[in-house]
Amino acid sequence: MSNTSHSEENYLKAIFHLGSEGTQAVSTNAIARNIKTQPSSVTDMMQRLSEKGLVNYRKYKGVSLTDLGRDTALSIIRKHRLWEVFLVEKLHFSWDEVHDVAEQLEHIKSEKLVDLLDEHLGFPQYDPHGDSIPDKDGNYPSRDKQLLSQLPENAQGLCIGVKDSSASFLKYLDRNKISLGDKIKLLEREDFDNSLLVLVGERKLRLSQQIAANLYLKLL
Amino acid sequence: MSNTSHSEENYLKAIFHLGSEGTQAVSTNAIARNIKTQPSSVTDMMQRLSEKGLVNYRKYKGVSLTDLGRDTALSIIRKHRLWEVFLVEKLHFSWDEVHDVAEQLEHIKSEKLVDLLDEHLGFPQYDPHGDSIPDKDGNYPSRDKQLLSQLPENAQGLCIGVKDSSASFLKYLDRNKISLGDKIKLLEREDFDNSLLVLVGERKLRLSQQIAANLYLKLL
DNA sequence: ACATATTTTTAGATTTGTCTAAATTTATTT
DNA sequence: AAATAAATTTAGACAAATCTAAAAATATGT
Repeated sequence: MSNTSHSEENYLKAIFHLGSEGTQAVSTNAIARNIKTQPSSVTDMMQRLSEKGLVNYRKYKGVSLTDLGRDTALSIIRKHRLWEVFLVEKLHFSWDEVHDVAEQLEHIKSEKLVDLLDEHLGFPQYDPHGDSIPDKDGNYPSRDKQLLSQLPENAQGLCIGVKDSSASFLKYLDRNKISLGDKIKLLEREDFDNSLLVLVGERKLRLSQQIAANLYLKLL
Repeated sequence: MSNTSHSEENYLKAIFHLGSEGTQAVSTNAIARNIKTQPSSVTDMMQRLSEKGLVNYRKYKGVSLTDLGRDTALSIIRKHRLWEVFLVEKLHFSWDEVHDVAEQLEHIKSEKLVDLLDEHLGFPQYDPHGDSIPDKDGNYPSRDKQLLSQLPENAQGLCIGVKDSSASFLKYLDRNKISLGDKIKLLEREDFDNSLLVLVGERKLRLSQQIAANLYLKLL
């Protein structure tokens, strides 16, 4: 197990993220867009990953992960998210700075390292963006969460995650003092632009549709 | 700065280690032996590193590091040793297990990561094998140390480092309960095989020449 | 100092991962 | 259902990093 290259692992991760919505096969172009490469490179790689038994690939029909491919992808994601926790909790990175470094750290190969890191961090369940962390066996809790943009008026919940974890979005949240764990109540929706008037803790704020479509809440 | 590949960094590190004795140029074969590759691969790489201004290379005459190459090598070594401290102090790896993982971690590129890690660890001066850790600017303390094998009879010192940090040697030391910080006194040298009778703390032990030639002491 | 041995370099091939441009397949439109 | 558009694959090239085998340069021994 686990003689996958840096590059192969990135493809597996992309397929996992793109495919986790439906059980549909993932298209070549979607992968190319996701990892910023050319479609022809994706085709090449899919043929190699198929040889290795990591994906199911049918020409022109897209790919899906095999069980082995899924396990491999989950182990990369586990590592990525554990490192993110480490960077924030132990080294005091801010949540918008961790992604690029974690992208490198996730490829370090040492089972012992990952398991001891997990223990060192107290077996965290969620990373700094609210995404759940798979355990050694690839199991991870799925919470029921809803996008703020999809809530009915007067509903309220706790902010438990972000959909977009780009630095620019996270910095916006910092500037507006919105953090994981905050209580958010939807006061009213503006029909014209779908912007929302919300209560974050005690503060009234107006949030655009784009912002609201990237905040996950757990309903109260 | 610092668009060096994983592989280039390994060559720079090897040249640094091989060259730090004298100021002599390092031979192609020595590098090949050190990083377990073919001499022809070394030649190729030397030409590439020379292009990049990282080494001074003259055909058939060996190589030495330029200032830039030296800085780069020192930054890799700094990272390697800081990660080793992290693995031992925070994750409780034993000192014979850290090398392979640190070989991977040393290539992670993030200045912020290294500096925060350094701070998190309390700006350690030495790694778990007693080697000194360069600071941000590449400065590192050089202590005067001597190999146990070179001591005169009845001299004593504190064990402050190992020359060979292979797992097999370190495990031998563990089995014989010899650790950094122990006080060691040389009682007598056996002429026939150069083995030594020593006092480690309160315990009398006989050590072979090979062992004694890999233990560094600070004289008392 | 000449012959031999050793070291180093060159030449040519291979693998991985990428690209561009052209060809092919699938999807969409009218 | 034919024509057009979009997506996908193939073909061929390239760079990095490695290898083997042969050639060239340097070192060594008597």
